Amino acid sequence: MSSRSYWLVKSEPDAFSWDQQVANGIEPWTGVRNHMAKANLKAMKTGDRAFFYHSNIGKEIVGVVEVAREAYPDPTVQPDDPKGDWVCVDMKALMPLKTPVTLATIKADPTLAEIALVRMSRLSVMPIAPEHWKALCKLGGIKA
DNA sequence: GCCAACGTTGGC
DNA sequence: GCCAACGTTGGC
Repeated sequence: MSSRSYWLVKSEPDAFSWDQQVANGIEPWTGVRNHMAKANLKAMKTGDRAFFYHSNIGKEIVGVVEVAREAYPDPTVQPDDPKGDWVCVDMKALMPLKTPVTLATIKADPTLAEIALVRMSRLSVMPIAPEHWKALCKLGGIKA
């Protein structure tokens, strides 16, 4: 049995892509400036897994990352950023999806249409229920 | 390029 | 403290 939690994180591939994540191996996940997303980052534990989603370009889940370091102060905070104790985590590239799972595919599946990715389209860090994780892994052609 | 959703800001 | 205006995100 596993007590690990599951997440989904979004990135615009123009800014930071899956290929870069793979090339870098472990990479800080910075730049989150939304309180709900921050709360999700803080809830992550080492060994938790997250889908890596490309927003805007692709609009698909392309890979799986693992939390390599739990929340710590985000070094990229700027003086004009919104006020708050912003944090980041370190993510480690784990594996690509054999078949990327597109937003259209997720929306077309009645059991997946309820996930936060669809319901709260602007949230950049969100939890994924274990059963949804399993279903998405299956769609992606990888083992959960 | 447009629009919807949502967070933030500022006037009152 | 309310609410309209505005900016940003992200899908289409």
